[in-house]
Amino acid sequence: MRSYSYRVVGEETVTYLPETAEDLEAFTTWARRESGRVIGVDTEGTGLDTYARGNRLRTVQFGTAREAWVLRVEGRPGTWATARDVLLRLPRIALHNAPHDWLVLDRHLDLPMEVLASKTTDTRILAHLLDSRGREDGGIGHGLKPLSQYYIDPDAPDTQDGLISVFRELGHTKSTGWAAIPSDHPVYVRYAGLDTIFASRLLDVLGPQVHERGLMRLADFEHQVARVCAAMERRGVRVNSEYVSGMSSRLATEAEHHRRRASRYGVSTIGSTKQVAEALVAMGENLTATTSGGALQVDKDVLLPLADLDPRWERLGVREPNPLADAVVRAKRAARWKTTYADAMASGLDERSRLHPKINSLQARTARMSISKPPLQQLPAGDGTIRKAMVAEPGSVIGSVDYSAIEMRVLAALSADRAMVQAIRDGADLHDFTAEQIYGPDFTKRHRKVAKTVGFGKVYGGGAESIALQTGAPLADVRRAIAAYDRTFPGIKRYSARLTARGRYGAKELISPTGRILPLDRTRLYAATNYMIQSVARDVFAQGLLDLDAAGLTEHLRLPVHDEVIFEASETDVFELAEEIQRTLTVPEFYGVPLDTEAEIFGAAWEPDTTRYIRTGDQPWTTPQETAPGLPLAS
DNA sequence: GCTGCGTACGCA
DNA sequence: CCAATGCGTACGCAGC
Repeated sequence: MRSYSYRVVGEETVTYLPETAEDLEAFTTWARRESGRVIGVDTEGTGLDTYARGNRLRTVQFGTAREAWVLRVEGRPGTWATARDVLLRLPRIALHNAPHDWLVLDRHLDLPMEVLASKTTDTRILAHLLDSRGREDGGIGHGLKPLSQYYIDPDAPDTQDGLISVFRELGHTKSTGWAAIPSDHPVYVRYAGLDTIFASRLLDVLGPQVHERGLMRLADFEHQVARVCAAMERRGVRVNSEYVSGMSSRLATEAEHHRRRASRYGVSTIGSTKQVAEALVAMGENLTATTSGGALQVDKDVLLPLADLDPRWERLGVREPNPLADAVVRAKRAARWKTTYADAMASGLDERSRLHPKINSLQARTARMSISKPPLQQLPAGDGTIRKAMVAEPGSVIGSVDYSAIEMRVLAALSADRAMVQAIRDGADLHDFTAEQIYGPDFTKRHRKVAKTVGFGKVYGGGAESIALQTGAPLADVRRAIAAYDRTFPGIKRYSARLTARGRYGAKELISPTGRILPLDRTRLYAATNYMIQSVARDVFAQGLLDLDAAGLTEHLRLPVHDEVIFEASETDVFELAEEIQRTLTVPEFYGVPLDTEAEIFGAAWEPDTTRYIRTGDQPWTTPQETAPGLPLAS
């Protein structure tokens, strides 16, 4: 049997590559002998896109701190069965970024993800609980490589990078190499084994730290949340691919049309901010806003007013539109919608036209979730153009349930501000209430907008200037509004002051009511309130997902979108199901504040514009007047 | 061919 | 005194 050695912190490790039946027997004997330990597990395939047509599993690896085994399962039924058998038998496994491998093994090794999840410790979860910051924010990062270098061996190799240079030597590229490299290539085998050795060692280091810091319960919670999100990822979302391809070509035409318009003013590349800025200046426009890098800013905020358009792209009627600004914003939007959304939706579909986006259940420093490939949490919501590409199965409909103003409510709850808690308990519209407190009973729509933005400013840690910029209100007015807000809700101000004070007195982190560690940045202490609020709101939502799972509703869930869940149900029981999801997510008393939910039922597609039924709290279902009638939906 | 940075833009 | 938060993706451009 071939074996490969590698030194990790000066210690010899060995990776074995079983080839014969006897070798496989030696592997199963080893697995049996070591089954008292948690075994590191990893997989390698032809690419990361598990559900793309043609994706294949190549190897399954097992390892402890000193030994690893690389099983070449592709095209070898005996080895495939052995890997499967051992995974079924092992009582405990450690994976780094478990959901990826759960789904690979679910799809390609006929192992239900749930079976693996019940015995998994995900070292990425442990690492995130100990330091939620990415590398850009001064943290360690959450990849296997940076964690291994930090916690285990500063000289830990970047196995991915190392393999990619081998790909090049073999005449392949980063993307083609994974499928093409011989699975017995010494570098491939060595690195494949090494990943499990590091996962195993990471568990040895992180496990005790998680225990010491009292994070065990939170770790268990996160593993369950990860399982529910992985189940959603496995199910996928159905895409109307004919609609998507039609939309893609329409957007291409539109982008091209406006590109051509822009070129008449000397802008050959609409994405070049320099070209756009220079051309606008040459046309006599006065550009003042600058970017953090010092360049002239030519983003949407700058271009729309020049094109005499408001933020909703409607004519302002205050100036002659600058044709270049108009052409550039339109070309850029069409191009973005095409590439980031339409084309991204079309690629990676499985054989049933389902999209399986990566749902990262524990991502942001506040623990918020993210979705990538494609970014389905960020689909344009304005009109339904993009979102309606996501459709239900025939006979079913799409709906959503979201928490009403959850961040404001969590802020009220944690700060225990009496006025705000009471206003919420009374069922008041918080922004109306605030506007009335600041401006009196005759407040206008503009007043409400300022009040709303001041409220968001509290949640985000923003100041008077940014609120003035957002609302267009004069700075002095905004300052007065903030002062009135602080008089109305003194508890909010006190709460924020208390959190930032901890940082000023040297605290490096906050601990949230769920026990989560929230690292602080010394130079951005104003963000402390936001971290707390955003994180607790996320944990409420995540608990809601677990409650939905416990109620047996996971099969209906499609996507988590921060404070809302997108679901699917048959036309016949969608109302009943929506109400059950609502009941399950609603928290009647959260530190004295009700966390209410709102349900919406769309149609055959995820298309907010055609919302047909809305239910707020436990009120009856209503039909918005702007709803287009006539969709085949029984009530 | 790939990486890193700056910029921009979509959402909650 | 004061500070807008959190993500993922694409493009242009410089540099390897």
